[in-house]
Amino acid sequence: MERKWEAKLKQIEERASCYERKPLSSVYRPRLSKPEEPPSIWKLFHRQTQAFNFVKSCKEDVHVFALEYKVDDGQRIYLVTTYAQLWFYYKSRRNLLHCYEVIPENAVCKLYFDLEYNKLANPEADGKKMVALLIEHVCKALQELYRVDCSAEDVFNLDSSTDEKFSRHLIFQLHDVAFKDNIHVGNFVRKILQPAFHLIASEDDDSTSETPGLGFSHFPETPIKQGIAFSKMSSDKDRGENWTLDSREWERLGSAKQSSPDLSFLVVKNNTGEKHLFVDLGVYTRNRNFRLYKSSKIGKHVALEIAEDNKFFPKQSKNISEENQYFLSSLVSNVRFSDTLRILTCDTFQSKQKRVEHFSSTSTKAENIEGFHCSPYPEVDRFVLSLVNKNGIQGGIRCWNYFFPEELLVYDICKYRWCENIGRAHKSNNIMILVDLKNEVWYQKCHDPVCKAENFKSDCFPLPAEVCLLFLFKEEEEFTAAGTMNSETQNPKPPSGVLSEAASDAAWDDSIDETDFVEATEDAELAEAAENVLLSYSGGVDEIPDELIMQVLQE
DNA sequence: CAGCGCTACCACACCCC
DNA sequence: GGTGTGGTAGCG
Repeated sequence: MERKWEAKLKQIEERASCYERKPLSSVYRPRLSKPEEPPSIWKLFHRQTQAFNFVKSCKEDVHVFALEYKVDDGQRIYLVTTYAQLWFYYKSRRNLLHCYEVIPENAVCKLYFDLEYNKLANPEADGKKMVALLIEHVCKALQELYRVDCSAEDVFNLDSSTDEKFSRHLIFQLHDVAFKDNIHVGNFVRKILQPAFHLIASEDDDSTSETPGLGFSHFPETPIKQGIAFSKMSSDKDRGENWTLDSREWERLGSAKQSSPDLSFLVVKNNTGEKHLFVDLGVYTRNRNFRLYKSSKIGKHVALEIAEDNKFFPKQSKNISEENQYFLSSLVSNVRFSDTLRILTCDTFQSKQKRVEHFSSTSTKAENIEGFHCSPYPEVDRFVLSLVNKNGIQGGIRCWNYFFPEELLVYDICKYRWCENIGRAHKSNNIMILVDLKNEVWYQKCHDPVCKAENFKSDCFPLPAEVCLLFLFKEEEEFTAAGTMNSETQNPKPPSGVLSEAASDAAWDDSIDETDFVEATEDAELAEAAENVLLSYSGGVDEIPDELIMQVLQE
């Protein structure tokens, strides 16, 4: 819920800034389509959300990539294009040197791993052996939990090691099987590595002592409380079956006698000697950037290349080069669709709970609404801010609450603590400003326990005319709509008459996701960034043509 | 003018004894 | 003093 709210705020912010930059398109630029040429889609954005908005508006199968362009602070710009077009300009490796796939949240994806350890801190470690053992363990887990058959030959093994660091990416090429999204992949990975967490937590330094006979299975329940079962669900939209791990079957499997696997090979030491896992668990977050095959980190010169011990070989194809096949295989969110595709899920206890809460959410909060920084009443906000901006102290609105029955706006104030009760500012407690729209007055209360105990409330002061006037508008509208509108308690939307700004309007518009707001920014700096990224070298057969950069400039 | 998502950590408010 | 919460540095 909070997440949705944040995303919306962000979208609004984006939209506002773009409207400011380009109020209206003043020039009509007709364009002839050339049917004989494949559609060229190549757009750069400063913001990830804008890139994804553009993807949504696109008919074609386009994807978001992140391009690093500043050495120091890892700043990125976002490219939207097709896999084919990216490969066309990418393959020469003369440009687009530091490219990342953005694994979209909520997108079906492959099972993948980021593996690493410091060679100096682990002189005895045998990386290849560790990779082989991990793959073995994962395949066993896929078989036991989902009845998925696979082997090392289905694992694309990419190497990015240096003298100091052993570094690999593994991308599983399962047949007609994918995960619901990368959050589920993370849940699965944490689950199957559970026995290894015990090894890290244990203080005794003997890394091979796995306590046998404790009776826990390969993939224990805690702390990721989650069951496993193969309840075959009805087909998930248009893409085949949905296989879900569920609790009863987990118990069944758990009760089957299984010896605890020895995962001590996964334990490595970091620079400071602390125990860590060989598997990086930080790569299963929303919209994770995952470095592309043959790309290097900016400032480094080591690209991801096929590992010596890779055993995955893509099928030969007449139309697609072998390198292109490898490239396509390396893309985590490039899942081949088929009508027999199975979508694997792996829930955590928490995410399940949340879903239950969401579906069974009662309407206890339906009467009141709340938010941060600015309420749907910008005029009132401005007035409140003027009240808490005195004697050189600039207060702010920390959050607000609106109570429908009383038509009362309660503002929690920050940075300004003047309390009428004690005649000075509180030292550690904040104050509130309450705006009573019904009686057109405002007063002050505070969070201080002493003031609260005596139920302190300052004198009431009349609201200024501009706030009241707006309130009158609201009344008028309510009056005219009185016959049909009686849904205030069901729909906690403030009267629209006072929502004078477009931003406020949008804040209540649930359909904002559907609007196509897809302008690439018109910005010299972006173009410069693009040139830096794209034209790292000059000359060459597959150099990015000028038109592609111009496209960024014009649109 | 311009990255994103997340975790660990800290400071502070609040609550209770 | 324990617990919850908001802000943030820093990591991947």
